[in-house]
Amino acid sequence: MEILEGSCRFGLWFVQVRWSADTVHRVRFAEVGIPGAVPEPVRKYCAGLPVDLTSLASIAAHDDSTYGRIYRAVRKVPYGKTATYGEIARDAGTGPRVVGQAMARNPTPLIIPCHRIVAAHGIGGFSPSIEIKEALLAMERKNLHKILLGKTTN
DNA sequence: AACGTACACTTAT
DNA sequence: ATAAGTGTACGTT
Repeated sequence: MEILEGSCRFGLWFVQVRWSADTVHRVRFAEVGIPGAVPEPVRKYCAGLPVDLTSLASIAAHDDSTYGRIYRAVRKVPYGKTATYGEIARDAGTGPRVVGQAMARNPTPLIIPCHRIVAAHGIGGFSPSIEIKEALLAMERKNLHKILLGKTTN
């Protein structure tokens, strides 16, 4: 299967994506873009639409390694919600610090929504910049509110 | 193959 | 606020 690549914007950042068909191999936040398109759901998500990215597969979420289990647990956290490192650790049968390491090495952020994993008493980390995590969480939170308001006020 | 160190944490003082 | 506990991974012997 042919490997494709491209980028789109998320705020000040570019989101570079390498993928083939419906499997994403790499996602990274960068200060520069690369030519080419990104998968439709990623484009919409970055544009601020409340898109569920579980329709895309991540290359990293399939094997039955510790990281594989962690990544699958992380993918269960829905749009607009968060879980703690400890919760993910319990789900995956490992320890919280391992979850931190797995998040730091996550090859496909967004597809594996590591930004939704926060510390028990704080936001936790994010590379290359914590601002991205804050922005992603703020965006999802805002969209959830919109959806809820739409349901209850009309 | 063992060892030391580093962690995007957590829980108990 | 601080320290002790924690599980895993990774580089270096």
